[in-house]
Amino acid sequence: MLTWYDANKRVLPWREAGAGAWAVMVSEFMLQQTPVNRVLPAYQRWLERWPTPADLAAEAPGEAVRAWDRLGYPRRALRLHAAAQAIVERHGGEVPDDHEALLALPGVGTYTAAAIASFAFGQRHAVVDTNVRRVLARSLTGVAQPAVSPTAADQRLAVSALPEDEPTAARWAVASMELGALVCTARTPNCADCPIRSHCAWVLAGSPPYDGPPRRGQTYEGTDRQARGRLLAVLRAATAPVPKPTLDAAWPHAAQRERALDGLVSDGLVEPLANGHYRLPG
DNA sequence: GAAGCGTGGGC
DNA sequence: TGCCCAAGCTT
Repeated sequence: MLTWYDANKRVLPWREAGAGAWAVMVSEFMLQQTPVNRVLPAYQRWLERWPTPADLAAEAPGEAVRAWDRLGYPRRALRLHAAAQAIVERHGGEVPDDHEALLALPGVGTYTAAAIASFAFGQRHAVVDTNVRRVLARSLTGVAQPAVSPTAADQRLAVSALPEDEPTAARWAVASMELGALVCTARTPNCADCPIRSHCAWVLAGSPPYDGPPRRGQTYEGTDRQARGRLLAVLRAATAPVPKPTLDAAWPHAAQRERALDGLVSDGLVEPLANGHYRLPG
C-alpha cells in the first residue's frame, strides 16, 4: 500500500513539501464532509488571504463565513476562525503539534487532531475517517461497508493495524486514506487496481454485498437546513447590511424562515443590527 | 447516542 | 430522475 501510494497519490497543495501545519489544518477543516475538488479553489484563496493563523484571527468572523463560499456547513468557518484565535492566544500563533492541544481547539475532533499531528508533524496516530473505516471494514473485517457511524471497534482496529515505527505509521495513515478515496470507494470499488486485493478479507470472501440495516438518506429539499443556506447566501453576497424584506424574499415559508434565521443568529453566523437589518458577524 | 448541520457531483 | 455520497464536529 505504501508503494502504491508513492506511485498513485494525488498532487494536492496541502501535501506539498513545506506547505506547513496551517495549510494542513485549513484543508482538514474544509474537507470535513466536502469533496476535494470543491475544496481546492476556496482553499487557494483562503491561504493567499490568510497565510498564518494570526492573519485570520485579526479578521471579523463574518469574513471567514464569506470566504467559506459554498463549501457547506458554514459553522466550520466560524470554528476555524475561533481556532485561529485560540492558536494566537494559547500557542504563540503556531499550530500546536501536540494531539491534546489540537483536540482542545474549536472544530477539531478526534479525526482532525490525528490528521494534523500525522500529516503535518509526522507523528504516529490512528487517522480514522470514512475512507479508512471502509478500507479496514473490507480488508480486515471482510464486510462491504463499515458501521453507519464510527465505533470504538473501528478505532481499535485502526490502532491495531498501525505500523509501530513513527514515520512508517504516518505514511500508512495517508496511504490508507488515499486508497479509500481512489480505489476502495464506497459505490464501485476498483478492486482490479487495488494493491492489497490478494490480502483483502472481503475479496477473499467473494465480495459479499452489504447486508446491514438500510442507510438513512439525507433529505434536503424544503428543510430548515436549506432555508439557512438560502438566507446565508443572501448575506454572503451583500456588501452592506441587508434589510429584513430582502431576507424574507429568499424563503417564502414564514415560520420556517424565522426559525432558520433565529438559528443562524444563535449559531453566530448572522448578526442582527438595531435598525432591523442583518449582516455577517462583525 | 441520535440529531442537526450545506452543497453539489456522479451514477 | 432520484439517490447516494463526501478527509466530521457539537450538543
